[in-house]
Amino acid sequence: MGRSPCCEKAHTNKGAWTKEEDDRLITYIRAHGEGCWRSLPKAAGLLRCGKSCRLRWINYLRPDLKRGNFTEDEDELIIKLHSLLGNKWSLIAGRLPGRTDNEIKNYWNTHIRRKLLNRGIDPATHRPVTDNTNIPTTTATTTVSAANSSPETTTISFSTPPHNLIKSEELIENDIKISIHHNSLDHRKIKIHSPENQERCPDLNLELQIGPPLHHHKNDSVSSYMTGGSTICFACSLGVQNSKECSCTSIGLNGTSGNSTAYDFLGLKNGVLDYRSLEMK
DNA sequence: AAGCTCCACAACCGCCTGTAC
DNA sequence: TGTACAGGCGGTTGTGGAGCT
Repeated sequence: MGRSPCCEKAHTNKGAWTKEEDDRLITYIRAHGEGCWRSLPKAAGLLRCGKSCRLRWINYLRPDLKRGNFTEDEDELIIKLHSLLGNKWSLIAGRLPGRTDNEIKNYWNTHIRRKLLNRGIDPATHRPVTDNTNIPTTTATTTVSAANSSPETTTISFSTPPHNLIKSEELIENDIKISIHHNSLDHRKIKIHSPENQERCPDLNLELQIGPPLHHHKNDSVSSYMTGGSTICFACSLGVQNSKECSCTSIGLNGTSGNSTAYDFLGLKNGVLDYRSLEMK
């Protein structure tokens, strides 16, 4: 189809912004607010592309931006979010007030990648660089109700080759279908479907990469799934129930446990991943 | 001091999506 | 229903500064 350029490139400045351009942009947005970036440059007296103005404002001039170095907590949060979301920088930025997607993306590429490599962790997969066998690939597709924040459609997949599939179970309760496919003791796939929710929020389907933590504490209950009053801890979801990692018995119906902090930054402690808050910016 | 390399980050580019008409 | 446009996103590039030889 082809698209017309967003502006007359021949008559626009490129490259670094000058102080005067910054001042003009700030003054205009303070007076008129954000929006209509295409017409903004002309109205503000700037020889810039509208997209360039938007980026300059969002990434550098916005008053609520937190300048300065990333803290250690922010580092760890970015790593955890990236392990879940991948290169969804805007979503990651949504969880870090005052930080922009561009800033986090740059920081990831320049600092955190190296940091993870130094730890022996592949920044792309969040798994040990040297150990690429015997670790189940974990993917999760989760749809969460926008009405009450309860997980009504959740798919957690711990993948193995299809030929290893040896057993399947299916439970239907209150129109919620729960499919459990056992590949082996170490691999299982759990699907929780809710047709009602599919209709309500068909677009809330984020493909997430959830990797098992390298070191989980004894009482960590990551992603406890409410299935008719019972919960499945992260260890059990990996097929290592009855192990010392299992926390099923130590958590209550609300998925809480005495020392359950892993993944709490996403609300996963309660088995609820609130994507609405991830989307908010 | 000059030249070179590496690094950090701002900015750009192309593509995708949502929406108005 | 198709088209054009605006906004947004992620990947990539350009550039200035720091460090090293």
